[in-house]
Amino acid sequence: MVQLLNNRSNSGDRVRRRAEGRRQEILRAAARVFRRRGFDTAGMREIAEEADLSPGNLYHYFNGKHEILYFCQDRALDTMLNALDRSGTCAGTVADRLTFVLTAHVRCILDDMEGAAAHLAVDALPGELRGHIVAKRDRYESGVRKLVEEGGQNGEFQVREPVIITRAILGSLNWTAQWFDPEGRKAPGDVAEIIAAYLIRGLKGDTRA
Amino acid sequence: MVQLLNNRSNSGDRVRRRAEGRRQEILRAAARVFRRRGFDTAGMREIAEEADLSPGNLYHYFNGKHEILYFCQDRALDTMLNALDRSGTCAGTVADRLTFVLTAHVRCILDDMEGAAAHLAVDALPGELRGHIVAKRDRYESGVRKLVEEGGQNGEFQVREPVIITRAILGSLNWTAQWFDPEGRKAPGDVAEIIAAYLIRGLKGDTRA
DNA sequence: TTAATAATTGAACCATCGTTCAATTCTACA
DNA sequence: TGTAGAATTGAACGATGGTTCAATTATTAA
Repeated sequence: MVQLLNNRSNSGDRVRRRAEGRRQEILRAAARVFRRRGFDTAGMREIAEEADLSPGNLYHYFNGKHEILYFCQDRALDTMLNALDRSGTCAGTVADRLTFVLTAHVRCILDDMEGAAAHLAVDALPGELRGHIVAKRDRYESGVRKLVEEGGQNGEFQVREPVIITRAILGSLNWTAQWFDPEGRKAPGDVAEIIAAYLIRGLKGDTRA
Repeated sequence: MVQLLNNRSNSGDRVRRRAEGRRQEILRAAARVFRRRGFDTAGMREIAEEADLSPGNLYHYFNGKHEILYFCQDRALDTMLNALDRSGTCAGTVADRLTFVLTAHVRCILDDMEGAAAHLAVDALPGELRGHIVAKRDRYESGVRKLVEEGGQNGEFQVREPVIITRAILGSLNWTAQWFDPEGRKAPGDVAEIIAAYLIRGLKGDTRA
């Protein structure tokens, strides 16, 4: 009896893992479509087709299109917040740590396998879902800004408007989704390094002045 | 008779000027709605309401939503190309000229009265309309890149990847539409100056290296 | 093997949106 | 003043897209 219950619990776990796997598949398919089309013109039928399901099946796993977007952005932000956290354990200068964060940001956005959606506007999300994403995004932005300010405090950077400069930096990174060509000559990692190096040089200032 | 014909010609001019004025009103209203909502979720009813017209009336002046977007972007790009052209007559360094162009770019995007739409993707435009806008956008981007390269050639800048760096710059500028708060403490001109200065510092490099 | 439940399908439903249209009003001209 | 044509209205139309649903299939457990 106990064994049977244990067996049921084990198969329950397997069923749950299969359902969770299906959710992740749908999220990856959705992120690819969101990146290709933008949220507003990405359709549920196209997402379903991309995930090899029927449109109605999406609603077995999610409460609707907004929730799919929510989880896509949540996942992308987790990836970025993770990189931000790991930068704290990096040896090296603040510039090194910021490089780590900025390159991870670009990789996340341009990732063809995962097809991040973090660069998409949160306006499309309703009420409470939006609140969660905005809070996470603000934590990430705040973390990046703190690195910028920390560099200012230890003399590596000269920045008088960290809020605006941090947004200028993030804007540059996010806009890569608009122009990056997966078939192009540069890999995402290369683009990430080039842009990060340039953006950080702008923080270091012109020592000749 | 000749006088009557002349009078008719004069009133014909007035009628045409009034029609053209109406078109400009509609374009400004549309640009505000496009900026607020994005092209895809901006509706013709909302544009009509913003312009104090009925929805059907829009079609008296334009062939459809796509054409309205086309003219909005065309106008914004004309403003930016104009700034680029005028920068050629500027006295001063390449950095001065680039500052002029970048600040004009940001002002254009954040302009509350004109509500530019140049940062919007061109994907929404069909065939030939898109071709025209892409060509103009490419001319503008090419012009900005030539300034970046010119600074590299005369020693003001150190840039090894001008294509990517130019896109990083334009991305930073375009993204300001996402976060700029018209009710905020900074005016568009201030934001433009701060961001342009930072982006150009990144071009100048780290002379300590 | 059977029954219960989950997963899946794909068409239908309803709301929305771009666009058209018949009717009305306005303007310009004779 | 009357007429022709432009401008305008706002509802209707057809297409689209998010979502629901009845029916079917698959899976799991007894």
